[in-house]
Amino acid sequence: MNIGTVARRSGLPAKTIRYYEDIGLIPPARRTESGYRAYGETDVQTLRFIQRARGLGFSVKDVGALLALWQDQSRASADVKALALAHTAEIDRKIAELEGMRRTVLHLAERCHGDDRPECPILDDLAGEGRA
Amino acid sequence: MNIGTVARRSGLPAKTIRYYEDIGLIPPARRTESGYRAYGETDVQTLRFIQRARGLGFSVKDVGALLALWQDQSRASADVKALALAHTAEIDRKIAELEGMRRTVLHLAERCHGDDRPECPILDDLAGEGRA
DNA sequence: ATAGAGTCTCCAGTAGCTGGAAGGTCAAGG
DNA sequence: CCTTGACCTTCCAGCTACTGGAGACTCTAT
Repeated sequence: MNIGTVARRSGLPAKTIRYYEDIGLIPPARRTESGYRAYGETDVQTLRFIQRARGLGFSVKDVGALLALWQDQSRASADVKALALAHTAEIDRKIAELEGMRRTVLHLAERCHGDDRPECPILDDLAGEGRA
Repeated sequence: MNIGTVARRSGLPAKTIRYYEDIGLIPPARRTESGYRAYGETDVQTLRFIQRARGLGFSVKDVGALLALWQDQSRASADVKALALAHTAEIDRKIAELEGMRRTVLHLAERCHGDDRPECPILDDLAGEGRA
């Protein structure tokens, strides 16, 4: 299989697959005589795994760890679970941060007339007058 | 005022202030004879404005727009409000994305024993067996 | 033979900083 | 007067995770 086919079947752009090879997330692909990368079904599985893990927000580094665990028959599921829970903790942190921003921005926007006059509590608050 | 003082008073690292000058978010600072950047109270106000806007998640580009509006006495508050509302929409999108991830990862983690055995629904799902 | 699609490598750019090196400056203490 | 240490300067590199494009080659079909 050429990279384009694998790309379609894994849901990852060909560019991204080359990039993952570059950074060592996946081993270098076998090559045809003319230099094209040649893939098999296993590679498609691996790339799908990566695609799903990335889709769940795991960092590329974490995906590397998950891949290693996946391919390690003697792994302890506790290690996988720990990674997953650490990830949800990180997600929670990000959500909380975004919700804080959302609350504030929305609150400011609600108090802004939004007409052609210059008065604007949003700018006033950013300028610090709101807490002066 | 030297950059360090302004940094302390604005809440932005000196490096970041230089960076903002570099990319044109703020105009180049006046210099002393020896080449040190020299700031006044107005600059502190501006940098605080930037710091707060960044803290609310506005992109540097948006902060540039907000700064321009802030300094434009003939602005229409509608323009500011539009920016703010577009930003909340973007925040909402991100929150929704993170919540989707969170749900899935947490669900997987809950079904994983997390002991020293290798069986792990997290990996199985990432491998696609969960939906085969 | 040739057109068009696919592939190759390499370089550069995105966002928003951050760290570090090599060197100049300034104020205080001895 | 000299030195020490904190501060400032520029420039270059690196971080995350790709993405776009140039220029050149290969493969397939007509």
